[in-house]
Amino acid sequence: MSISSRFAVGIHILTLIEVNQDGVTSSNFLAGSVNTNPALIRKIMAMLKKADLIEVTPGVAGAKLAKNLNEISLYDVYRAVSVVEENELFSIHDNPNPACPVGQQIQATIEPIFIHAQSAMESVLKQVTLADVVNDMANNSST
Amino acid sequence: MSISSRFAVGIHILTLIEVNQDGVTSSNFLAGSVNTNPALIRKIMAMLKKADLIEVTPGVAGAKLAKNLNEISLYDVYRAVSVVEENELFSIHDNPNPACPVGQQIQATIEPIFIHAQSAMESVLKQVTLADVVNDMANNSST
DNA sequence: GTTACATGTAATCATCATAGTTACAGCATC
DNA sequence: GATGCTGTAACTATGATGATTACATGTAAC
Repeated sequence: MSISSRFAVGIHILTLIEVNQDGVTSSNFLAGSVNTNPALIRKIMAMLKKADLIEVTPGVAGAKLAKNLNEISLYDVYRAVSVVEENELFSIHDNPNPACPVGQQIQATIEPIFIHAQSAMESVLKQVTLADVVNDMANNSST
Repeated sequence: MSISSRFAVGIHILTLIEVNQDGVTSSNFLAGSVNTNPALIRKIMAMLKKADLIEVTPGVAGAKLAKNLNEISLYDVYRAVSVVEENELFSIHDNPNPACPVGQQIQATIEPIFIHAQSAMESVLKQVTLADVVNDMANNSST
């Protein structure tokens, strides 16, 4: 199992819109950098738009960020592209046997632990903004 | 996306083996509590056995824990049933365009962040043992 | 040793998410 | 109106999951 690359592609898209501020960031251009299909890019951009992370106008080439770089966390992107639903990173088997003490209790016992683990992961994503990503990228390329 | 319920079922199996110490915990019995197929249970048990978490003998009904309850963390179970591979909770798109500065740097920039987030989640699992789960369960059922 | 029953495992199947792709309607700009 | 972009629907291939059947192998009781 792996969390969909939509998330990574979403970050890629937003980062490129920022870096390419002086140019026109069309879905075609983005597809060239991500190395995939423009239609797939537009699908993900639709999600980013719905989450108010970017601004796009039908018929008009190019996308712009809807917020400042440091106001967009990776968690925002993660939520926007809905790679993982709330409290559902881990799945628990349905209908355990209620006649068994373990079967009866297992869901209620495990769920809070799973939610705790998921939250810990998401906290890290909340602490990183696109500004950090762009900075890291600049540092890496300068070395 | 969701992490396979194999993980939750694995915890269920181990917990029931403990709680049912006085009885015989066969794959048939487990299947009844989990509410699924004995063959599926045996597949997961094979993984738990391979990870040295349980002891089972071919032809002999019943499984026993191979370690003490407090020596088995949920992370051990998680690893045993291989629901998520090391450093691969998040997937990153392949072959971004190296001619694009963002395409060239995106993987190296994002990967450490993803690994960090995954580690945070796994740390929580490392901190919880089956002893905790059994205790929680006892507390819940007493209230 | 044969019967009964358990584990181990291969093979098959339905279902679902992902990623890729084509096609086309709707809209803006020239 | 011609061009080119966005927005989507539709379809496909692929792979993981969970369920299930079937059977080989092994143990123990009789």
